[in-house]
Amino acid sequence: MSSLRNPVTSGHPQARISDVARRAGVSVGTVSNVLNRPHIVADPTRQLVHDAIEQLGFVPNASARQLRAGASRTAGVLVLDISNPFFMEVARGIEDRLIEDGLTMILSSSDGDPGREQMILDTFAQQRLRGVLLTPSQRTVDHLERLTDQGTDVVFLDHRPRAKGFASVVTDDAAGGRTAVAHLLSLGHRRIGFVNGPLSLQQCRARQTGARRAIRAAGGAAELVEQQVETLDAAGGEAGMARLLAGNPDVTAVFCVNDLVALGAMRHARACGLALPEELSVIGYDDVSFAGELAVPLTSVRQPTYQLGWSAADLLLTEAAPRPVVFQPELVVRSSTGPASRRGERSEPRLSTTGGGALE
Amino acid sequence: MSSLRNPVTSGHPQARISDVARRAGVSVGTVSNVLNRPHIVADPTRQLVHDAIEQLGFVPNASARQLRAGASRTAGVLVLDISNPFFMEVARGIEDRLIEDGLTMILSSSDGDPGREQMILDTFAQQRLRGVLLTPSQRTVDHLERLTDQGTDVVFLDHRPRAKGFASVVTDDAAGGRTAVAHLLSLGHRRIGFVNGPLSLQQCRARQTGARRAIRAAGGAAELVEQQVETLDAAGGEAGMARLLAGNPDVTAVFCVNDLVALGAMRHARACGLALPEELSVIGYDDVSFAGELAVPLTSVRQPTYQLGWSAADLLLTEAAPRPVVFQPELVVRSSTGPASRRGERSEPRLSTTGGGALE
DNA sequence: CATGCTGCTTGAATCCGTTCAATCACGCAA
DNA sequence: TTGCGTGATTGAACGGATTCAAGCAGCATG
Repeated sequence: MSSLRNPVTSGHPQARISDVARRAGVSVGTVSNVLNRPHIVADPTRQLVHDAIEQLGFVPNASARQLRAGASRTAGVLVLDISNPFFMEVARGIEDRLIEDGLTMILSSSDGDPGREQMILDTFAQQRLRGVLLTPSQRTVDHLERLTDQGTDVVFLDHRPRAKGFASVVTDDAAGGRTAVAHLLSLGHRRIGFVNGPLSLQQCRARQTGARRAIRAAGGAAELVEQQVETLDAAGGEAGMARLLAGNPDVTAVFCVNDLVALGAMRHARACGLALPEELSVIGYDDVSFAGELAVPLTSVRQPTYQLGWSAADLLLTEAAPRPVVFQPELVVRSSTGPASRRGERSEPRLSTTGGGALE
Repeated sequence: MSSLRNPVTSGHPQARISDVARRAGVSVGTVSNVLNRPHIVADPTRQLVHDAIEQLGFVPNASARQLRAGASRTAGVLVLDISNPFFMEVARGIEDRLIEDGLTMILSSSDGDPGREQMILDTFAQQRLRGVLLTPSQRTVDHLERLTDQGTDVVFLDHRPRAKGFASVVTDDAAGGRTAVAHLLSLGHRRIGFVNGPLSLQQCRARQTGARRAIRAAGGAAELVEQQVETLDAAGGEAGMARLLAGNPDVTAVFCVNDLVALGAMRHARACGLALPEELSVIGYDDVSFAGELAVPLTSVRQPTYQLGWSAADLLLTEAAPRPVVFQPELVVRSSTGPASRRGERSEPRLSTTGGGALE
């Protein structure tokens, strides 16, 4: 509990609103009015107060203000993974919209851990925030009670809650999953791998639904080989791809639940000496900024990422009735996907440098 | 100023600490003690209070708490660019360390705009935060007065302030710049481009210093061609590279001030039909996660990113006396750099698809 | 039996703004 | 002259916790 002491400490303690009032020769009520409803204060008085504020270096205390006023000027944002460019682009959209209304953003990452999520939501609840935007790592909304109880508005990001009446902004992930797999089918692939994340995440579940639907639509000819991973990042993708190929050397294409996973999957494929897309096609999801610049430019399903965040914040700030907003995804074809090849006929997978159990 | 109304609103207004006290049959002081110094409360009493809290769904009001106690449980973080993976990795380190002590993080991005920076720091000041970690977009520390005045501790991220007595965590950028250019020199390059960012950013200035030092150490043989860009992202890198090559078709290697800029630079080089690294070597800085996975795996100067953030937060939480912490960068050689070639002899640059003025 | 000590609990004062009913000043109409 | 309306200003109550001097009970000691 020690404290750095910084050098720029000027002597005076810290002006309160009453100091300003005294200096300006007005009442505290008037100072408060200057701060919050300047239009009802007479011009000369307002000037007086501004001068006093300037001279004393007065900075209003947000806690005191909020305690009385009830309403906070910040919104909380809880994402699954702070180091996923997708979420940061969303966060950027949120912040830009919030700042238009002079709000600030508290950003935290649950890392997909429900315990950590709970803890973060608890501190959010204590802050009596203006609103909370979140991508939950669980399927229930029960643990949001604490928030809604005290009037904090909730907007779901990239998640459509089962319970009616919550605001949410999502991309149609089922459509996205369908599109991705349909693209692979159209290239002639028949045995298709799907490296998916935890099904407790709605995104994963919806993309799975879409993927299966596409397979079903193709009739009995096609097959989806699903492989679960724990973490939605490159390490997860690498491990998932290793397990998938180990058990199913004959898949000719792989749909990865997001681009980071696809990145890891491609890393593994390269380590195995597989040529992309000649021997193996890979498609990702999100179309993160660098997807087009990779060793093998990644085919992906684009979400309107920034727009997603911006709309979520806008929903929070301007809408009276909670409603769901749905965006449509868009296929972006690059070179990581190509026509199905004969590789499926080879007898066994080549040497894998990353062991199949290397999930970390 | 309307408000979403979420459905999960249970009737009761919102329990205060006095409600808990009444329910538990103790005084408010005791409830407060259970919350803040549980060890001084007798076991049975503590249990009583916990039960009451549970039954009433009591959530302490952070504003009221902070108003009286003075100390906040959050730290503010201000970075230059929220969508740069480098800063997000830093933020992850910060948050992990903060959460160990039960603090939360307010994260904002100045986008390198001093005006926006000022505004964000103002709201930070109003919150009476426990501490602020920031990468400033200006060189002065004057505008931090408001913060330090009210006892908010400041730690600089990736920036070593001129003023003595501030805590800071940096990588030795001069050494990094020197290393980068020395690497290019060792490969035989003599005319070396340097796509740098605004010199108001200390990182840019320090890397410049190091780069120049390396050139000077090489004697008169080598030359550094500097090109400034406004924004430290891929778009900036693309534009900067275009301008650099337009004016200096004979450079055989380019040092980019960070990896995003390098990404843009390589994009432009590819658009020009230049082969990397045969015709042009490119080296970046930061070694972001995907640097090794790019079309041409990027040689870069690695910073201990996560560690940088973690240490900064640790400094804030545990150190009494402000001090600077300096990490050493590390060269990571990949395939985007190679021996100098004869390309410099060609008469003029090839067609550029992105115009030289495409800075946006 | 008086005294001191320890450990626990109490309750009023306090933190710093916002809010709103009450007051005031002033000009105009009756 | 009185009365009224309007616009500006005042000041006290209030929000929900923390803090701390004071009180209290119980036990050990002299």
